Amino acid sequence: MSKICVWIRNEFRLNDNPALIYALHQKKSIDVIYCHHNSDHNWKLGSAAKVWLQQALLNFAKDLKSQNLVLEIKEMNPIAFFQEKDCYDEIVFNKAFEPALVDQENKVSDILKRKNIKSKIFNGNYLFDPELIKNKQGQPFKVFTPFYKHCLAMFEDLIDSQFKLQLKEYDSGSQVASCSQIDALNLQGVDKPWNRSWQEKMMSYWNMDSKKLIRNFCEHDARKYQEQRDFPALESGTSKISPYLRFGQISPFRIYHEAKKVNANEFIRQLIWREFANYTMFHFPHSINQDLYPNLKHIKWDNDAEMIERWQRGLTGYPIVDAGMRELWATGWMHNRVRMIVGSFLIKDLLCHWTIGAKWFWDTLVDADLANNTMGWQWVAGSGVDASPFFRIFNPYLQTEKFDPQMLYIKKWVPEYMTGDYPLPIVDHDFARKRALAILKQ
DNA sequence: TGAAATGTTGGGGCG
DNA sequence: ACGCCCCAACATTTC
Repeated sequence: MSKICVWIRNEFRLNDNPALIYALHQKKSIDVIYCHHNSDHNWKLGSAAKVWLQQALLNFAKDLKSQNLVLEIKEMNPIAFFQEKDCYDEIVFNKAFEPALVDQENKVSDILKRKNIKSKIFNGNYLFDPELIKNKQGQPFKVFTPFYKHCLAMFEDLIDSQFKLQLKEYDSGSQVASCSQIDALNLQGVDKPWNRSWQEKMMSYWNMDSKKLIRNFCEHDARKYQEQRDFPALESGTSKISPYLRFGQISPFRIYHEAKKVNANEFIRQLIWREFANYTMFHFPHSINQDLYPNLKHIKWDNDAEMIERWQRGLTGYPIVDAGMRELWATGWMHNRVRMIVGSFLIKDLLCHWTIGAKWFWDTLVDADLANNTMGWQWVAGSGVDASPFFRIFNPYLQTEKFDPQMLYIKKWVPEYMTGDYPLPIVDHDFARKRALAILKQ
């Protein structure tokens, strides 16, 4: 009897999952496999993302059950799994672009070729395949705007070909799982609820029904996105869709589709930033660990452990910075505007290399995504493609005046700022700014 | 998807 | 009416 294997990596969904949909059309017996394995030593799944992953796995298993399928979770390297396993006549999966996963995918493909097992690879995680986009000189784009325009021009083709095939509707009532349900999942590679109260509290900020979330956002808030997205105090100023996208619980095709219906162009533009981040990671894989460009290599970084800890704990004495860091710790998420502010502060005021911030975000964000995280930090540092120049230094007070004028966001996360029991700034911004510029000049 | 420093302009007060 | 100064408002340059 012929058997097909759907190898799940970062797409925990039934809807718009090309590999899975293809398998469902084959009228074969289907195995759905997820290999839980740290493929990149530098970037092992972070603590908050682990919590999210468990939720995603549970809900996905539930969804699969509705199609009479079982999610098999393997605690092993997929390369070893496919090396051993001999019962499939076809293996299908969706492309991933993290360097370690590209490597993994190549090795698996080699094994399958040697064994003469048919395999099919789909583009399911990104709107555009980064291998297919080049500028007129045949080089990868290094500036966002031309890349963005190029993508917009390609949407027509995309709608014609891929979309019709992909936009399938299944109903799911995904919910936040309790710790005991997570325990029952018994994922060995994942540390057990090391801190249940942190985990429960963090997940209390979230609802796992991503479909409802994106529908609601596109119907009510997406049109106001351009005007509201920079104000962290506004609850529906942004979609908060990032962790669902990271784990593929919602597809970029679905988001594009919903956003297009209401002409939410700025929202689509941000979705293209995600494409650009992935594209950049694919073409410049070293950038996940080092400066993409060497323009800052002579800067002598401070990387002071005590300062870093104050930053991590939200005790810098700068309310907008501390609010962001505390929102991150509590919810596993931080507003984008505030990510830029805390990033600028860590790099330019505290003189810490961006990788220090990237590691902390990696461990604490539920949406921790290697491409987006890398691009964000290199952008703030000024060492990446189309990055903000190093001398562009955010002034935390001016940023507050502009984007949290009533200090509602600060009141929410740093209530003691209002009552006076609040630490003094760990560094004087004016001094720090001049110091950073002097170092750059050197 | 900055901010500060520096330059320019033009109106009003005033001798 | 005129020149001079001040300075706000805006523009440009610089880091």
